[in-house]
Amino acid sequence: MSESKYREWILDTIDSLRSRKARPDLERICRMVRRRHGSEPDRTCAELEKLIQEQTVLKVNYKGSISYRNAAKVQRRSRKKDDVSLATAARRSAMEEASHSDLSNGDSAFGAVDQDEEDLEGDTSMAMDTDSNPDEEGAEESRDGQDRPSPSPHREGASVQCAPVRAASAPCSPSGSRPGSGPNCSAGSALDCAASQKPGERPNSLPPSSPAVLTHNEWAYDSAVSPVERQHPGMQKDKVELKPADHSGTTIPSALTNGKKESESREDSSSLSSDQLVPDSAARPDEVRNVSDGRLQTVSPPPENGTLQKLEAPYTAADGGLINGGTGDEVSVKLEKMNQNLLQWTVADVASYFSAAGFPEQAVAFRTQEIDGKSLLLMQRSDVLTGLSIRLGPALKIYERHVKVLQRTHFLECDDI
DNA sequence: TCGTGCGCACGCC
DNA sequence: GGCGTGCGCACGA
Repeated sequence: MSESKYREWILDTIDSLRSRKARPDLERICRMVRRRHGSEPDRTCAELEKLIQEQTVLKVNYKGSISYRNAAKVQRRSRKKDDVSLATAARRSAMEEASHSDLSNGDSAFGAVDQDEEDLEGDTSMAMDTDSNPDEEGAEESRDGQDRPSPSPHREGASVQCAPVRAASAPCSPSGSRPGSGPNCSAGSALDCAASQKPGERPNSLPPSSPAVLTHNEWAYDSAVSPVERQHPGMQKDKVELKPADHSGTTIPSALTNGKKESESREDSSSLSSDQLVPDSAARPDEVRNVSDGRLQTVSPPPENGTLQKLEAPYTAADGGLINGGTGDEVSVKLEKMNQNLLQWTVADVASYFSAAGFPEQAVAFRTQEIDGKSLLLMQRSDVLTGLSIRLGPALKIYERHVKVLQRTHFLECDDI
């Protein structure tokens, strides 16, 4: 089945659930998709996550439970009328906010924050937290999985997380309400994965101090983060959590946009008072570290090999560090390391890099075109804009902020040598 | 048992 | 007051 098909199915399902006043939660979505199309819940879950990343579907925490929204229809809700598009504003704010708020994670799935600026029209994907009950929900979270005071206890179980799919995953499994009966939550499906995890429970990956510990309802749902994207810490979109300090610690995406978007995001965030995005990828302790100073943000290394592991800086230095004014020796050193390794980057490394940089979708294009470190150095503007078949907005950003920077720094290093 | 429809309450603007 | 959301209940298959 094509992803587009799934997209259609899932969106239809969400719309359908909404039309009948049922909460479009994972369980219902999976069940309905399965019933209508025979798709396995785990697959649906996976596709849903993709859609969330693409911002086609918004994951929101509403009244203590996770709901999914058709991004195209959420826009209407935005409160700012002066903006070009309400939806756009909402999405952007969500993303930006997420990136900012996220303390330690500026993640990337949204990192695409930037990318989203331009892609907003087409996709939206963020998880929003619409709920407004900080105390209740926040408490629940802090309780970590304990029963939440929610009206319907059985519902809690309904939203489960897809543990199997991702460590801190999103509620993938509808099994909660009906153990074992969920849409295929049975045998090791993504759904059942979540079975073990209760809605109230936060992914273990979220450290207490993590922004993920959203104030209210927002939990760090990583569902949106695909395996690949999991590398990036999720973004948290909790206004309450938005603190200057936190911002400085945001990861890549955030870093990239912090400077120029901070004010903007804040503005937007206000517009999303009620709809708050739920960070898709929660900060993962193991992936995001050293974000305290805002310069040493780590782009999670590609699993394929460790080459990029030393490159945490590349990205940061080029985008975050420099942009933010962080021009310390550390940056230089890191850039140096990065450059040294750039030629050794494999296709997977390149893809992982862009994925981590907030361009998961575009990263696929790099992978498809088999762009490795050497190819990356040879890429020209036109290659990025047209050769990868990716959207212009992200392409421009990728080229200007990453490809160009990487090439420049690399060749500068060569010159020095 | 499951899917669906919808009254009603809630929160936000 | 309007609007979006979704709980909880009723109903039909």
